[in-house]
Amino acid sequence: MTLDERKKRILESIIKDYVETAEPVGSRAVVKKHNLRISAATVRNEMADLEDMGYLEQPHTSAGRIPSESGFRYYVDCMMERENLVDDEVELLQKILKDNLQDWDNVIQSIGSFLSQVTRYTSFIIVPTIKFDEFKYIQLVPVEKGKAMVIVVTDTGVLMHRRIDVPESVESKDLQSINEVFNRLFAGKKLSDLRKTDLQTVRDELKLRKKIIDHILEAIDNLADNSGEEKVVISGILNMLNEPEFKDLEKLKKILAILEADTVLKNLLPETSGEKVDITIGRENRLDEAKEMSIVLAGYKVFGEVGRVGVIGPVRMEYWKAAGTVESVRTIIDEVLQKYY
Amino acid sequence: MTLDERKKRILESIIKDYVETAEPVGSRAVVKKHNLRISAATVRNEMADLEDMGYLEQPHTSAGRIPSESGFRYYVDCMMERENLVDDEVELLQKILKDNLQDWDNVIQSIGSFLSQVTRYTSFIIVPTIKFDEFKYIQLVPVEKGKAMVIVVTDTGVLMHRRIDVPESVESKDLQSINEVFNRLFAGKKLSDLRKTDLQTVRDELKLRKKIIDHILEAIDNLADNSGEEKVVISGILNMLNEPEFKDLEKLKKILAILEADTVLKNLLPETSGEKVDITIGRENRLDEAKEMSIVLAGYKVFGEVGRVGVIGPVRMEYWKAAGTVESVRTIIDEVLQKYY
DNA sequence: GTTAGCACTCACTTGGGTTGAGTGCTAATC
DNA sequence: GATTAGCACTCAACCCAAGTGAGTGCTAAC
Repeated sequence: MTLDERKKRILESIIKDYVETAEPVGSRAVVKKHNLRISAATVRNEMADLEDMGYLEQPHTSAGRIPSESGFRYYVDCMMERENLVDDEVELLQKILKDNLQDWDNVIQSIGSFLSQVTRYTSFIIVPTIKFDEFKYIQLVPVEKGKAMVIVVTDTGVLMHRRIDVPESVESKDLQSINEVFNRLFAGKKLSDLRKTDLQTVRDELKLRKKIIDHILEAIDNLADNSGEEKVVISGILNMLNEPEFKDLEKLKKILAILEADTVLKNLLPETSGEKVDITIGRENRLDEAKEMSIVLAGYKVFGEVGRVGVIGPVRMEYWKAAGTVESVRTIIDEVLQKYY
Repeated sequence: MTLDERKKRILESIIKDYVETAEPVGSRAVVKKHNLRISAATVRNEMADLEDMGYLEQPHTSAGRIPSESGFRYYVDCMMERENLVDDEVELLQKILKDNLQDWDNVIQSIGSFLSQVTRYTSFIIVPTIKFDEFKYIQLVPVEKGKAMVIVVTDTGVLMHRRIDVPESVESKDLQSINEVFNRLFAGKKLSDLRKTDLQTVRDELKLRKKIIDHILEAIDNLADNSGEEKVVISGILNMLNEPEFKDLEKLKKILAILEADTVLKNLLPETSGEKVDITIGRENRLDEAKEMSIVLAGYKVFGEVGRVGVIGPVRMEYWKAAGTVESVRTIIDEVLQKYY
């Protein structure tokens, strides 16, 4: 269904006004504010048409119109132009990233907080599980009497560690020799290979160290299993409170409940192919609790896995700004990760 | 100022009722509910006395009384008995901790979420900066062409790492020899010693590797500087919304603003000696924004540093439950850390 | 096809009247 | 002297009715 230019112009004006004010938009107001060169009565006729088509709706007869979810959908699909980050903002983000590059957690935090500040919505970032598949390097380090640390560097460049108990009699030298054997046997091998390997070999080679070996293998197993849930980082929850649609406490509670439960949020998000910015409006969302929210989402790549980044806000969202910003942020993350990892 | 038994009894009844209902408590209601064997009129007289002493106040003349902040303070200091965790809860927490022990971040998250669930308030945990003072072990690991990882294990048993660039020509063997030199020279040394050391020695020993050495030293410096801000973990924000005193959006905004800004929260918290549970009521708080909140706080020890754990909620708080729970949780954290680290 | 005019709708605001929980005071009682 | 019953008084909260105004739909004129 395509609209003529005038209808589009009117629809857009109403959307912009409504997004700004959160109030139903009347015919007179829209004509004045946007310098449409037609009378309010004409606009009223057009509005009636748009309402028939399902793009507008009326809260009650004597109020103005508000865009329906289909209205927003049409706008987003057929009319919207994304407002990407301006150069200053891009520079700022790049600077933030560089300053925090040393600490992955900080990078994520910073991006999230940047995103929520720029869009004024709540941002979320999902960091994918980095699969632990292949060893690069294994190292045993003594920590204190009776304790040692197993450090594993994976092919994906991730560092993981576990503490293990060792007999008190074990010395740094012993650990060193275990290191050598392990690295000789396993460096570059797949985890699944380790599981298949006849561990007797290792044990034979390092007689008397059976207990330690078992501890190490246990630790590695544990690392592999536990190699991390997807992590969810939320930022700018406060922004929700500024949206008049959420001044109702009950609604707010539902939303915060979603945001507090990582798993719920993850379920809510649509799969993303990674490249495209994906916009989900109101009732398009999977979960009923989120039927008054919209989500703007994009994917980024990290160590071959896909992470997700986006914002969540009211249906009455500045989609143009949100989509542009998420798109820009996504690109910059990809770039920075490419460059430094 | 000490109160006679009857006044104490009345004060306590009013506090319990008010905490439960969030409504001003009338003389008749309190007599009925708590089976006081005196008449409402007598209670009224006593209430007038308590009001004169500053322990009660009246929102307006024709309403019941509510405990003043001094009233809560008196109760907390002179009358309150802490409700510690029951055995089931202790067991549950211990189980949670053991299950997550492998991953420090998870431990913190779990404790926070446990604390907020049990108390029904918002919990916070501050993880102190683990000072990086002395090397235990340094290790260079090749990651991919042109990249290596510097891994440092500190005396406090913390693992830190940084990626560095290395010339592509460098081989695993070269890194190994650097490792040896570094460990020989620095293992067990203080960081400050490293800074004082004439690094020429290192460079001489490893000719041609100057650039790498510089990179490593830079990374170590960076680790030391950056060895981590205190981390703040908040849980159960949602609980705030259930408190009637925060149904006013403006108040809620202020509170969430505090909770969202780590630094503000850290400023707000009083120093804690570590052992005692510290209770701050309403206007006793440093920050004006928190003058309607109370904080129950205790310290725990981790690697010789003091971390802080507690809950934050309305002045109308179940101090007995909150203080008992925080106390129990603090103890369990200490125990578990002692045992496993 | 567009526009001016007009009657109509209906959420929102305002203000007065009522209600009821709770108080303070006084006088009687223990 | 402490306690209690009785009673007049206070005041937030609730309810309701009238008034207000932004906005609409329809019709007739341009």
